[in-house]
Amino acid sequence: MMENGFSSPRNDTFPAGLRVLVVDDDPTWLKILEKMLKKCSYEVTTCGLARDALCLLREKKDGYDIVISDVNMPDMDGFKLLEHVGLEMDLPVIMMSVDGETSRVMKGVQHGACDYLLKPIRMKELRNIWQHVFRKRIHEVRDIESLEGFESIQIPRYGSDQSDDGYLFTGEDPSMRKRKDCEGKYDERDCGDPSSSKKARVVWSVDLHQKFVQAVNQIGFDKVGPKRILDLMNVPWLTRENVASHLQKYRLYLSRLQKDDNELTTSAGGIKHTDSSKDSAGGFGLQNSMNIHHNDVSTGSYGFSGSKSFVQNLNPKSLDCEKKGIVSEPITEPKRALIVDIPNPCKVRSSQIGFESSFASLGGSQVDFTAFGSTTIPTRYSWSDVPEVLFRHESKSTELEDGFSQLPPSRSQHHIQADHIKPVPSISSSSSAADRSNHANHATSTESAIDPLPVQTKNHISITNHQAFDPLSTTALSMKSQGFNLSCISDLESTQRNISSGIETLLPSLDEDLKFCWLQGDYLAMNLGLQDFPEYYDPGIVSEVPIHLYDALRHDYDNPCDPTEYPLIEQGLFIV
DNA sequence: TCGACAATAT
DNA sequence: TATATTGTCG
Repeated sequence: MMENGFSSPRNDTFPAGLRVLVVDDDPTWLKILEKMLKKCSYEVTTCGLARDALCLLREKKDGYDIVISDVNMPDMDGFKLLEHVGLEMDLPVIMMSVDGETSRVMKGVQHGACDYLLKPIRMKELRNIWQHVFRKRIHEVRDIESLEGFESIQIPRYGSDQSDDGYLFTGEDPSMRKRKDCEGKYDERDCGDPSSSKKARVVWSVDLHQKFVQAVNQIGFDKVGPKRILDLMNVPWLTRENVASHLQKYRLYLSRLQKDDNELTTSAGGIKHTDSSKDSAGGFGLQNSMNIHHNDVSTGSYGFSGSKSFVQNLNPKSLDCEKKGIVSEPITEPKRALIVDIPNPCKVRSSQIGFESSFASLGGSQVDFTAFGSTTIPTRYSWSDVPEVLFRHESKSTELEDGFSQLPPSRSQHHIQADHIKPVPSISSSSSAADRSNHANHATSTESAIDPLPVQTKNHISITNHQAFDPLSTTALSMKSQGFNLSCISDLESTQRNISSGIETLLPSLDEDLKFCWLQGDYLAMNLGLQDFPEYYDPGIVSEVPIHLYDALRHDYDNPCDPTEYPLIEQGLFIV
């Protein structure tokens, strides 16, 4: 699907022509980097503002192969940008800064950076940045395969993997789901701590959430119900209650998004500021799961499954709408999940966005993602900007299906009433154009979020190169975003698949289409030298942990070792 | 103490 | 099933 010229690393010219977007508020550095990168035969686009960079990326989803961003920028924290990129574009991002403090580097990793370069940056380092793109492709391939494999194979393994997901299907025993019965027993996974009378909390990792979202989209927002979602998710150990709870949170989250949007628009003339501070606001606190692949080519490397795909579906009910008076209309309409790809955010607004289509390809099969035994380490993602993100995804994913796009391009108007605070009535919903118009900026539509950016962007950004945007790619992206994180795949599986061995072979075939996951993080570890913190990253350890149950792990977070709050799983915590 | 989240109750 | 409440946790 990719149209990039670059789509395949295997191109003869491969790294030549690599499309690099450099983001740094320091014009001097921009110049320097541009020159250096050009010397590497890369196509360089420079941007002085993170926001502008986002706009560029959004405008041309497949216009870049990799992003190099400074950490400290006035308009937006580099990490935030990183997060956005990870979520929306699934592009490898290299962070750079003069500060090599471990905690910062870790933060970069946490946020999905594939590498962290210290200034001054040397040619040598830039020359090899293509590797991140290449790796990513490899992973994608792998993921795909695994996916396919799963489907066809139906993964037989579970137990050992402990994986929760490992269960074959949905068919799950009802018993499993019911936690009540299990109080004591929980799943095998829980067993780890039978002692605690408490149930292990389900941690909604990004992966898990993606499944959730996928299910929601498939069902249609209007029709969703915990049970149906549960069935579609096929996560055996998950209970209906878990889903219901998550659904509740999700709805609240969506309503919050609206709010955020409002704020965003307001605050920055449409551009949202993403400050870490805000994160809390609308963030859907998904936990990012870093998956460690034992089999990974790079041993010990972990990937962030950053897929954070959100669906934007809309909001079911605008929870807040009423409250806020801001939005005029409540969303009455049912929301369906549509996948919207909006090339031009500004123009289109779909009321509801869904990933269905993207899923369709995947979803139909209902791959057992669950099977992925790999453990995930939860990281909290701040989604402060989520709305935008969400939108973006949508945009990527599809073309508007829209019947929904009702939104008049008015986004510019947004008026956000001063109430940034107030949530927009319904996120997606959309039913009324009016709302949209109001919210347009916001979350309401994914797109909306996007739109604002473009405008500003232009100001600051100097685009050196533009690549044509490929519509097709979007699809691919959407899929990725969807979150099929194959990354999660357990080692075993991977092993089984022997993907790695076949990777090379596969590469040629890889297309953008294939991209599903975000493994950006995988490489980081290597580069970052996480090995220094073996306890955290030891794949073996991690793998053991049941992916979704982190509660137990939480205690460990405190671990002194990690300054950044890096979530870590300690050995032993989960003994499956 | 507060907010967020998942669990649990209604 | 939806929503409200509760219990944890940071």
